[in-house]
Amino acid sequence: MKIGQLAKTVGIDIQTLRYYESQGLLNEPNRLENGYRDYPNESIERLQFIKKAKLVGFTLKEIKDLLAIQVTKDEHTCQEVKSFTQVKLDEINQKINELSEIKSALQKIHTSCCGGDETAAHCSILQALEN
Amino acid sequence: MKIGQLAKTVGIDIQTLRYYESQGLLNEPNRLENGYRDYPNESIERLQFIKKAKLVGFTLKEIKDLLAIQVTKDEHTCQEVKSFTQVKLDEINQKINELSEIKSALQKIHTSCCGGDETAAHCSILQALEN
DNA sequence: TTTGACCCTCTAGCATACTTTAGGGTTTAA
DNA sequence: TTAAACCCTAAAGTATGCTAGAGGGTCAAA
Repeated sequence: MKIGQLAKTVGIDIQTLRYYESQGLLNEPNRLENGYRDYPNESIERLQFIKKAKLVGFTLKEIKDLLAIQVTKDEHTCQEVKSFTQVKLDEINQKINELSEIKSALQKIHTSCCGGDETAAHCSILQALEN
Repeated sequence: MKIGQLAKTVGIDIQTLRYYESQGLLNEPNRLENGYRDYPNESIERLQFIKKAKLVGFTLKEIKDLLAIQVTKDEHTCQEVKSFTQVKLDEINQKINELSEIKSALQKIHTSCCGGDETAAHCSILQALEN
């Protein structure tokens, strides 16, 4: 299957497919006589794996590592796979915590301001930032 | 005050100060005869404002806009200032929600896996990504 | 006078995941 | 045959906030 067909099938841009190939997420496909890429059907599944992994927060680099495990499942353990999701969960939790802290600091100065029509000369938000 | 002194005082790298100047967050200071930057004391407060604003999640561009308001407080309203924090709060809440969704999807496939020593041939994490 | 600390500009690099642009060949249907 | 649709590579651009490097001038103390 040519790249345009694959792109349409999996809902990923042609450019992006070539980019994934350059990043090692997609094997280099065979070429037709005219030089066009000729993908096997397995590429569809591989790309669906990539899409799902992206949805749950993995980076392309991580997905590449996950794919390497996936194609040789038998030589890897559940433990190994599960450590990927553990690390990612930790990262996500940390980000959420950071954002929550920022949020409460911001919330605090936000609610302290009247938000009215008067000039900002004594605005408590600005004061909180100056202090 | 020369740039090194200012950098030490506010705890911001020299390079970063020059970068802030290039981005319009810091006015171009006067120069000494030898071409060195000569900062007024007000620069300290301005930089502290920038630091605080960064802490509550504003981008440099937003901080630049906030600073423009701050230096002409009298010509602006609390309403105007408060809309900045509102927009930012909305953004942060949205990010938190997105991360929470990712987290629960990931959590789900994470807990479904035994995480044991056996091969990943039937690993439910990989299956969830393949599906 | 020389050495180390300090200052300058300009340019490039980093990380991430693409997207765009330039320039050009191939295929297919009317 | 010609125009539209499709394919190719390579390089640069996007956003963000710095950070690093090259190459070179200035200042103060010993």
